[in-house]
Parts: sequence; structure tokens; C-alpha cells
Amino acid sequence: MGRGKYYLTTAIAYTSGKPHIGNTYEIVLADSIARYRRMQGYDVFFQTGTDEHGQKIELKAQEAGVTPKEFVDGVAGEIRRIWDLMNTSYDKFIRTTDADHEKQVQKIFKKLYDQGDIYKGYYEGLYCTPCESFFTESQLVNGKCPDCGREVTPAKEEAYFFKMSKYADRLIEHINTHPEFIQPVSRKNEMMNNFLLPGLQDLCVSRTSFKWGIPVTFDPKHVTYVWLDALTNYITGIGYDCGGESTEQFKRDWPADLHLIGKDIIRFHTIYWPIFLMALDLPLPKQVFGHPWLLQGDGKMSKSRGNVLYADELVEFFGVDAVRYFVLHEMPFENDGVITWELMVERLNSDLANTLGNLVNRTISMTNKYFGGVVTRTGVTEPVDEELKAVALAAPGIVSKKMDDLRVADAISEIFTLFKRCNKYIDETMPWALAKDEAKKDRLAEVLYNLTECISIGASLLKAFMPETSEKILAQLNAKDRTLDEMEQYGLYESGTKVTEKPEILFARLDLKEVMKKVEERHPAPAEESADENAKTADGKGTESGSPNAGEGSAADVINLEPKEEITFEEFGRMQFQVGEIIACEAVKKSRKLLCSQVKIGNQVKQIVSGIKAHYTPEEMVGKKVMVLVNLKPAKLAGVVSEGMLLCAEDAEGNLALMVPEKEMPSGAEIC
RNA sequence: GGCGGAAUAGCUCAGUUGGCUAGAGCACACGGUUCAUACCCGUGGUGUCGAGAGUUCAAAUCUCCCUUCCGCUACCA
Repeated sequence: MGRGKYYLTTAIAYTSGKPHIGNTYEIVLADSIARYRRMQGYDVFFQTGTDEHGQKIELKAQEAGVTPKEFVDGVAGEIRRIWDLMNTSYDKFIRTTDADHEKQVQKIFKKLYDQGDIYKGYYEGLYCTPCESFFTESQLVNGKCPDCGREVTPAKEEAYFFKMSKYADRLIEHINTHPEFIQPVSRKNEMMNNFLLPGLQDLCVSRTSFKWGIPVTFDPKHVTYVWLDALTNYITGIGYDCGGESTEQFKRDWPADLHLIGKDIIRFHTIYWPIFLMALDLPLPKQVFGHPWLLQGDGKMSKSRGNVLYADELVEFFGVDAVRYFVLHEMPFENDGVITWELMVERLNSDLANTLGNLVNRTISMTNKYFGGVVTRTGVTEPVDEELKAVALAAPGIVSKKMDDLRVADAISEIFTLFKRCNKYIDETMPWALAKDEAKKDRLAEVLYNLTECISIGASLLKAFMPETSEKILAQLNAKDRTLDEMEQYGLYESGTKVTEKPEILFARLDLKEVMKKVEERHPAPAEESADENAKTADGKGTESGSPNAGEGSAADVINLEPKEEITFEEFGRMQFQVGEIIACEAVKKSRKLLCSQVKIGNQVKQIVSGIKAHYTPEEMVGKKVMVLVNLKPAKLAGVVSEGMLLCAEDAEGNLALMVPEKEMPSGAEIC
């Protein structure tokens, strides 16, 4: 004990829906770090929670026919239930609807306003309601929201802004002098080159377009926009008061030692958050780690396909520790990991059942068989023992180093290296052969002692990652709980101890076919299947609306749009629509979404660039007769001139369908 | 378009400041073993180290130039 405090946080989960396994990964990762730090003797404070405001939630609640508060109470409860199910040892679960949090946010807003960091201005542009974001005309995709593809409405909103640029130099200085601040370091360049060095834009910190938020005290038609509301949880949760009445806990725990977040919200945590803190004259968090995502490997994840993986369902199949093991092990430091039922079964069988479970089982069985369960250290050693001991003694140090670097997956692998070495040791020493010779009884005892001791060390190391399994193994061996220091000492397992008579199977092997059959029964495959192999879905869509874990929009059979302003017939008449025939089409190089088509309209050919690459191949475009807005002012897109616009229908998921005449019509026919 | 990163065994990746026959795990094949959850241990590759050129006694490792992927960002009528 006594290595000082360690304050770590996860991002707070957005309460728009049940978190899937990708969202759940973060809390498990944080938990393993928290548990490990506690083992190291740190006085850990581990905070997680929920982000509960915003227009999306207001709308979701409306759809569900409940108040926003009732809605978030439900989802927050669900999130907490899953966090608990995963056996995570958080100390505080903060909700942004907590009264004390709301009060502090209001005080902070006022303080920043009074000191001139926040000023009142206007936000003008096109607004996407679901994304709660403003866009400029030029940012739109086909006139739609660039994030979700839905309709935007023109809006001019009075809003408060935060003067980001004022603190930019200080932040640049800080990032340059604290290389450990942004992890992984590759993200540092992205932040510097894309935001800091080109010059920071001021950040809008209030909204008037919805009510479900924390009101600005001195201008109540405004509510606090998500980032000022959400990020501040890290300080309000431990008792910050900007009037100078902060709690003792705040004084002890701040600054945070680690903010663990998804890679999609690194920008908010390494730019906006530090600047807010500077404005409040508070020290900056020591480290921000933007972890990768856990992706669904078997095609596009969607609720309608029933292939979204949830922690609770995985736990039903595999157990808590197996799921913990999987997400921690499968997620390297920097690259995204993949989870599928198949991979899950493979890891369970190979690592947990075969390597670990079977090792414990065979060791205990032999002890029972040959010595009535009593483990005795006889001192009859052989050179081969040294190799095993060396691996066991080195393991704690390596794990420690890996954990300091936040390389959790590597840390676990290291522990399993020890278990594998144990299995090899059994083969090298062949206890069953020794057992046949009465003269080698003492040697046999020593071999089993070494195994028991090494398994004890390995199981103790496992405590931070698979707490239940660790406990079970130690209980079966009747081994004492060890501190980290004690794990580095060989021979602490007490000679003469009796192990359990009936070893419990730690991880049962599962048959992949049977598992898949059960999964299919639960989630019948949908009729249509347009298998696009490359489809990957990240665990969160970090839009400007900012929740780390935003759920997807609900699919509907009909689409209702915000009505636009009425126009006159004359205004309509100014637009010229004609049938055009696509005579050639190619992808625009260096652009992700654009196709460039040569469109024959009457006797002329226009070049039109459209953002439909994701929906049509150049080959299938050719020969189509489509609806064209002809008299649109030409513009350059990605360096290519476009002289019109192809019209498409678009569904809620952003799928596009070109408008084509219902009967054969000549190229150039007017559409009116 | 701007900035950055990556391309190594069927798959996922290690390869420190250039140096002895290029590694690990999984998968696969064969062999051994039986204490154990049909497990565990060993052996096995024909890897053009993305292509090409260069520096060097020596390059997966350095330089240049291609190609392809990825991240962030801008744009996407």
C-alpha cells in the first residue's frame, strides 16, 4: 500500500440504447487496469457512468411514450446491470442527470461566461436533428447530413461559444512536453496537424433547439451542449466545486491519472477537455488513452439481422471470465479487434479449456492420485525445474511492464505463456512415469509442487483480468492470496497443503457447431442477405453529437421529413429537370464517394459528379436513364467539374436509389 | 486534396541501434505420450520479408520511387 492515488475513468456511456459488446469492452479494460493498480498498492478511484442529455434522447423518449428522465433511468439501469454482470469494480457510477453534477455544470458555465471564455453568438447553418449538429452548406452530402444522410433544416440559433483559440498555444506546449499525454502516440500527430496547428475553431457550448439538457442559469432558453456537460463529469464526480468548495476527495484525486476512452472521441478529450480545464485553472489529466474498437467480424452489424453481440448473451454462453478474457485478449493496443461467435469458441477451447483449465485439472488429479491430495516440497530438484521457475519468476515483472504501458492484451498473453510452460514441464518430467517407481516418489512430489506453485503464481496474476477464475483456481489449490511482491517469490505455496479432492472444470470445451446451432435458433437469419464482405461496423459512431456509444437510428417503413418552407410555382419552374442517359461513368480518383458520369441530355453531354459510389458501380450506371437537375450552377468536386445533379431517393439508412422514368423516355425529355 | 501510418508463413502479428540458416500464436500434417476437459509435448513450410532501384562487406531493417490498404482531416450539388 501507499503508492499514492490513482484516478481512472471510462467515457460515460450514452443512454440511447442497450450497449453491445463493443461498448462493454471499455469498462472491462478499465476494470482490469483498476484491479491491477489496486494490486500494486495504489489507492484507486475508478469512475464510470452515463451521458444522459441531448435531443436524441428527448426524441427516443417521445417515441417510447415516456419522459426523458424515465427513459434514461431505464437505460442507465440496463447499462449498470451489464457493468455489474461483467464484474467490474467501479467505485462510482455518475449520471449527468445527477443533481449535484447539473448544479456544478451550471456554475462552471456561469464562471466561464463571467471570465469571458464563453461568449454569446449565433450559430447559422443547416441543422441535422438526429445528429444535433450544424453544418455549412458546403459540408452537406447531396444536401443531406454528412454524418447520417438525413434531411437537414436551415436554422439560425443563438448560441454560446467557447473561445478555444485563447488556450491553443498552452495546449500545444503541453502536448509537446508530455509525450505520454495522448495514447497511442500516433494520435498525437492527428490532433496536432488537423486541429491545433491549423488553428482551433471556437466550440459551441449551448443549444436552444431542445430542452433535455442542463439549463444555462442566466439564459434559461439555452441548455448546455453535450461536451461541457459530459466531460465535466470527470471532476464533478469526485467533488469539484468551481466556487472553491471542492471536496477533500477532489483535492486528492485530481488530476486524473487516466481517461480511458474510445478512439473516436480522442479529439474531445485531448483538445476541448484540457482547454476547459485550463480555463478553470485546473491541472490536466496525466494520460488519455483512446482504445481501438471491437468489431463484429461476420458482416455488418445491425439489429434487424440479429447479429449484434451483447455482453449478457455472450455471458450466458461462455461465462463472465471467458468474455472478459476474450475482449481483453483480442484487443491489441492500437488495432481494432474482431469478435465473432466462432472466434469466441476458438479462444475458449484453445486458451481457457485446453491450456489453462486442463492444466489445473490434470495437476490436481495427479496430486490426488499419487499423494492423496497433499502437495509436498521435497527438494529433489533437477535442472529442468529451473527453466520453469525462471518463466514463473519473470512473469510478474513482464506483466507489470506491459500494464504500465497499457498493453493489457500482452499482459494476459504473458500469463498464458507461463501456463503453457507448465504444460510443457509436465511432458518433460512425465509424472506418470515417476509414479511407477517407488524410489522416485520424492522427485514426483517436487514436480507436483513446482506445478502447484507456478499455477498459484499464474492464477494470482490473473486476478486483475479474470477475478473469478483466479479465485477458483486458488481455492482449488488451497493457495493463499498473494500480493504482487509475493508473486515474485518462488516457494510460498505451503508444503503439506492439501488440494481439493474434486477439481471443478473451470472451462468446459464447447462444440462450435452446437453453439452456432443455438445462435441460429435464437437469431433466425433474415430472408434477404446482401453479403458485403467488407462491411464492418464500429462500436460507436462518434459524431459531433458526441456520445461515445451512440446507437443507430431505428429503421422505419416510412420516412417523415421536416417540412421545408413552401415555395411558389414560379420558384419551382426555375429548376430544369430532364431525362439524361448515362453514356460513361468512372470513379473519381482520390474520393471515397464520388462517381463522375457523362450524361447525354438531348444533344449535349454534361459531366456530373455524384456521391453515390457506395451504391452503384460505374459499370451499372452506364446505360441508365436518370432524372437530372440540369441548370444547377457548375462546381468543382474533388477537382472535377460537375454540371448538374442526378436525383436519388434515400432511405433512413442512407441507401440511395436513382430516379428513373417509369416508361421508356428519350434522352432530354423534360420532367415537369 | 492535406497530414500520418502500414504492407513479413494459410490467418493474426513479433522482428530492438542494418549482421550468423527470418520468428511466435492459431490453423494444417505427421510423430510421441496418457496424468488430464480426445488433452498435452515434439517435428514440419516451397515465406520472391508489397514492386522496383540505390547505399553497404552485409538490408525485412537505411534512401528514393511506385502500388495497395488503413487512420485522422477537408471536400463530396
